[in-house]
Amino acid sequence: MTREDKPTVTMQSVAAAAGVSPMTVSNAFRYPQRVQEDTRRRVLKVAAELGYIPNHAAGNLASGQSRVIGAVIPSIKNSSFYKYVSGMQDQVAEHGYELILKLADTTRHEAAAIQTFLGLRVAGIALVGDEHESDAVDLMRKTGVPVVESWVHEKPFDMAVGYSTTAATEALVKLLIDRGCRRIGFVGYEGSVSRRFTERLPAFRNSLARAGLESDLVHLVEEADGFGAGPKALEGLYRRDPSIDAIICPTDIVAAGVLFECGRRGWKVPERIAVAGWGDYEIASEISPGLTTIQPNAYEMGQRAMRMIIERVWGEGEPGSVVNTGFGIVRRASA
Amino acid sequence: MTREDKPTVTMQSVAAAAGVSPMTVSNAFRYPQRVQEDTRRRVLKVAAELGYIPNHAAGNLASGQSRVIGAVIPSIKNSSFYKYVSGMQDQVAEHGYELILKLADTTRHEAAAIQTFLGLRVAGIALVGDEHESDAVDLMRKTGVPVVESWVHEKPFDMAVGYSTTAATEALVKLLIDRGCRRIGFVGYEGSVSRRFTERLPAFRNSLARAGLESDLVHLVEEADGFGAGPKALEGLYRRDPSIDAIICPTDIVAAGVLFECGRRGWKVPERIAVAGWGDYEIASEISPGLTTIQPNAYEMGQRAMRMIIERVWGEGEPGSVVNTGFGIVRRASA
DNA sequence: ATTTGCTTTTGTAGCGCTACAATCAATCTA
DNA sequence: TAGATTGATTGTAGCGCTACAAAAGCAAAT
Repeated sequence: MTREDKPTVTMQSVAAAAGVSPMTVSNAFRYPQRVQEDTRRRVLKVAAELGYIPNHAAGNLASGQSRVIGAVIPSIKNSSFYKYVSGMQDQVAEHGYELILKLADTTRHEAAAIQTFLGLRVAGIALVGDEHESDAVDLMRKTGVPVVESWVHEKPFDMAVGYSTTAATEALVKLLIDRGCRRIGFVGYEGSVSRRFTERLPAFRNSLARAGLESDLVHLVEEADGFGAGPKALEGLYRRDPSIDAIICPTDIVAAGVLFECGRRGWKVPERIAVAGWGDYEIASEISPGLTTIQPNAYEMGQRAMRMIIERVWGEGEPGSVVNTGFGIVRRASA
Repeated sequence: MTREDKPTVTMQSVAAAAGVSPMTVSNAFRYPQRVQEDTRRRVLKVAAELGYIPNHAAGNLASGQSRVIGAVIPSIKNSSFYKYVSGMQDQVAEHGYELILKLADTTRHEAAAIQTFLGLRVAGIALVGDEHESDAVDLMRKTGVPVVESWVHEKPFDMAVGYSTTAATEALVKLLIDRGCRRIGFVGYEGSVSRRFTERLPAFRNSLARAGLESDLVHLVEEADGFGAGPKALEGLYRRDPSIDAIICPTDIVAAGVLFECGRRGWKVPERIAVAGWGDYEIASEISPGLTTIQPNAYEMGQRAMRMIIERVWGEGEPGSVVNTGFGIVRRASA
């Protein structure tokens, strides 16, 4: 992207200005301990004065290595990925790597994002979930780039970090049963292909079946509906069974929508109905009553994802490795 | 990032396999109309079979051009930047460009992100706000990379796209006065350096002064407090003057926190107090009562930002250009 | 048959950097 | 004092691609 007018400052020009060879400049930046203290300082000073910025593209090409890691995230629409991304950022910074992000809300877009990252020859790729276009997977396999799938904890095609949504769902059901609920409703996402969501419904049914309870109270909502899904879900489930006494929501946003709707209906929570969310978003602690929710250790997940990639680059990590970062249940007033 | 084991598929190997010269492969990808239909199809087919991915780094280096644009955004913690990023994504896709994101919550981090982008030799950079580290600005100036500052609409060091927070604040104050409010409180962010926020307080004071009203009801909160800032702000302002009858919040999140607190206190909104938010987040339409708020046309802002960069690359845009994307007021029940 | 104008294809050189081997200087050992 | 050892520095070649100019094909015009 050389602008026609501006003369580009290259490593050559820095070397000339500092009176050393280009290799010394290169070493001063990449392997500081290889060059003598005073030489290094002089080089860095000259470079700063000239406004020299190492050309990643050239370095990348020459070395076949990159210090940039790419992460694809499905959305920034709600806060669920904030901590995840923070964890990634902090971890890469610690090791002198860079993180770049691409948003992709469908597997098709994800595949395009992967292409971009591959074209950039990133050092590694972090994905969310384990549903991907097969040609994107082929490409990643073929190039051998380290890939970590996050928010899942099983059968990665390379590496994975996450927690068991099944276990979390079971824990939530148990909590509701223990507090006396018998007619528990479940809200899921319509047409979702992401295992982050699809695993929950079977886990819900199994848990109830094991407790000898019915599990017919299931309502699907549009993922895009956000808060608005809450009222719809509550209405749908109430129609099916007015004696419903608990509801498990796919996110805290939906759960907040349910709480809003309970307020409109004058239903007391958790007396009339217990409400459980998922994700431990900020709103969970601020809304009244506070939302009981699953806390997925997203920050740690982001950290581990990056660590796994960096370790692989250093020849330490292993393909096929899976890390379970677990989850917590945050118990508040709503359930 | 060549993995030691995997043989890399280069343009050379694609050319050999397709029985053409490397240049024809290059043209087939970059300037499809330059190569004959059937040749092109054969090349693309062979490339796909081999799993060839053009090496951006090499192309970048050779051409001095890049189709990647970098955007720095301050946070994904709340949804305010979702539409902005969506607008950017859609626009770059339309022109065959790529968007990569970096998160940076301080000007120091922003400067680092800019360095990364510059090192990647991106085609352009989009920033939020107009407060930057001076050395980062120097670097951008020196390299001549097209830069657009967004969410501001004045005095860009290169280009800017945004709306007037002053005008928006004035509109909000007028709305409140028109509905009969006389003791209007203002919530601002403590220590914020970003003009997105700092412009509002003077505008607030001016508007009130012009209407002959007092403007002593100002409370500052921590930006990181989120919903929690609402109760604190309401309490602080109420202490200063129990007759407060309206409150302007820095974001819909804070406003939602205020509404929650009003609920706890049994205050009717807008009868006891009118509440105005900012940003038209999803929660604004879902919470009860619905939140009256400023709608900043973020999607269009993102689109325009990218368009401005791409046009500059094509030699059409001009340094110094500023686009005002305006704002709207969404009137709901809360004010 | 030759020229002209057009489209399609192809060598060549070089973008800015780093791996690697070679060189040089300084210090240490026998 | 020669020889070995260590550390700092430097040439050289080449990473994979594209700009550019040159060449080759091909059809219509002379």
